[in-house]
Amino acid sequence: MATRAAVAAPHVLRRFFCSNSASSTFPFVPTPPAGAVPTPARPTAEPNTNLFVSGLSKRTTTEKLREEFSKFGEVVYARVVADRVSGYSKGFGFVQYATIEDAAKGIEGMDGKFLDGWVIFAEYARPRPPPAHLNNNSPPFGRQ
DNA sequence: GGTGAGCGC
Repeated sequence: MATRAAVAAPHVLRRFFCSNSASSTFPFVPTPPAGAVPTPARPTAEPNTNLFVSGLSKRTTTEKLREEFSKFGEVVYARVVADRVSGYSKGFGFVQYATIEDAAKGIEGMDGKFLDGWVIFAEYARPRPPPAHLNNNSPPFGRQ
């Protein structure tokens, strides 16, 4: 006698998964802030001659970046970061003024403004580690 | 092919 046993209805099992009582208060509080945070993630760097410009269009080039920022101060260095292989712009760049006060005027004059149809954001760039070009061979990973 | 938050070779 081969009596096919009826398979358990899957809809009955739904009740087990629908029992979501995870609304209980866990003893673990995922909220670390018990006061003022001394080290925020990225509050913007301190005033310097280097400016970080983001929100650039993919078609915005370095010379265009310098040209626009040169109207608010003396730009001694400007570059749009692009991939070294493909050559396409990453959408952000750096502008360095001769003085910090020129950099401040550059931010006030270009931050939130339109450039090639995109709203750009100019702010002080972070201090980056030195290129360490003392040695020609500078492998990113040192041997043990 | 060219995105859409970001920090450069």
